Amino acid sequence: MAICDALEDQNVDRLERIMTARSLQANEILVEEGDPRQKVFSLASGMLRLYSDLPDGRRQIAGFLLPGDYLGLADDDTYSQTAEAVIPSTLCAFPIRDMDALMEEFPRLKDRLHVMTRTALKQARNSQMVLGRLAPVEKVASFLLMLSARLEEHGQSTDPLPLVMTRTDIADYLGLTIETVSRSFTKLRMQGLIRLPDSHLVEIVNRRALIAVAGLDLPA
Amino acid sequence: MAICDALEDQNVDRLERIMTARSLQANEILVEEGDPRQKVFSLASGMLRLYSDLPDGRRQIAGFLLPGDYLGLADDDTYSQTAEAVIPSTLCAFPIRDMDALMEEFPRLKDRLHVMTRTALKQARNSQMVLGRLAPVEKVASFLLMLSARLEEHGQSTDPLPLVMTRTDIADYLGLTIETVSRSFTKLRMQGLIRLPDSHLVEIVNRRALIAVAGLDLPA
DNA sequence: CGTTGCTTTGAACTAGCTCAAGAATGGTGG
DNA sequence: CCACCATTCTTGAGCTAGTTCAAAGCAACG
Repeated sequence: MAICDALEDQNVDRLERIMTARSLQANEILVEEGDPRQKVFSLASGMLRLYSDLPDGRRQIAGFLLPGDYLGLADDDTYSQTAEAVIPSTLCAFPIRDMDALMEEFPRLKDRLHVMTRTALKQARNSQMVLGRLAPVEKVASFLLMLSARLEEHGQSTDPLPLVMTRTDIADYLGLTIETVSRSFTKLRMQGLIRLPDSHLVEIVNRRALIAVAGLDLPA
Repeated sequence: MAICDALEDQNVDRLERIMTARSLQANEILVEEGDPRQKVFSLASGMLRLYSDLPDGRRQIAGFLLPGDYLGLADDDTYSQTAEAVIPSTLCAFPIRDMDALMEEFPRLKDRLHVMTRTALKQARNSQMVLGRLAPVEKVASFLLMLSARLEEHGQSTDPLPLVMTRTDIADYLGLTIETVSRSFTKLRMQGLIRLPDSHLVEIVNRRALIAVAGLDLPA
């Protein structure tokens, strides 16, 4: 539990005491953009998509939350995006009142939060480059590398890379249509850079070449 | 001076004592992506562009810094983007060693920094939506509204909106080519939403319609 | 089995890009 | 002060990559 690192052992239970559990089915909405922010969440298992909608239905996914990630830390009075479960998920919920109090008491906890906000900012900046300047195949390649790197960080299996989200999610994350995403996968497969045992499992055959296609992004 | 708000009057001079001035010509580079982070900067006057390059020369501008904005706050050991002057600019530079020490001493200063990081994150998230899902005219419309809103916040003139950056900058910010940016301006002008006394001055004639074109973005 | 939902593939279209040429602006030096 | 050059911006014409529209696989589920 990432933020617990900042608390002495005897104080971890302080967190646990104010915490409540929550579980979500696939595609169940946790919070909606504009809802009053009353809780901060930590994802225990599963995956969440974070997105905004335009009035006409266009959708932009800002990112995917993996176990250990937090939600609602950088918002003010209302949530700035909608959070929805990609697959069945479980979370811990902390009332912000108690959370704020705890942060006043333990400055290191606040520091930890700041670090997480900075990480989110770095990811968003990288995403700006991907969305603004990469071609579709490059976007998909960099998406696969990014996901693989993040899953690894979070200690999850990664050899056959599990793509739990749908093509629509990937498209809405990369600013493409599902057809273009699908065709990009096919291109990468044809070039022998990846294999697709099934549409939700990716084997990275030639990582070096995949990095080259992605046009040099963070995942070292 | 935004961050000074967090310091008692008698301590502001502590900041001033560790601060050094710096001035830049147009297009002069302040720091480059990957440089060791030794200083934090505050823009006093002018404008900076913050960007990353791809090996093949493609460029993505993450944002523009206005007077009062800070640079290098959210980075770790190295700067994560290149910062370059759009027009002649002046800055205050604070060595991070001293800055860190000051932050330990004045927690409110740290809070203030966290708020600024969160603001940057919100802007980046909005930018993701713009880059990923808006059509060119929508992008340009939302850019004009965003700039107008920010200049107003910073107390700068905004009636004839000064576009000090080049079309290339706008293109690299919005993920377009300069030609498409130019054509989008022309479209907005033809529809009577804006006037262009000259290419670096925009008069917003019909703000309501411009907001509608932008497809509902933050600028209320 | 027959739905239903997701993915892939095909074919046609079109929005935005590339390439190319003018127009406008600003700075420089004669 | 004006002519000249360099740079930026605009406009045009054609092309191409990615979208749209449509249909066919495929898998899971009842």
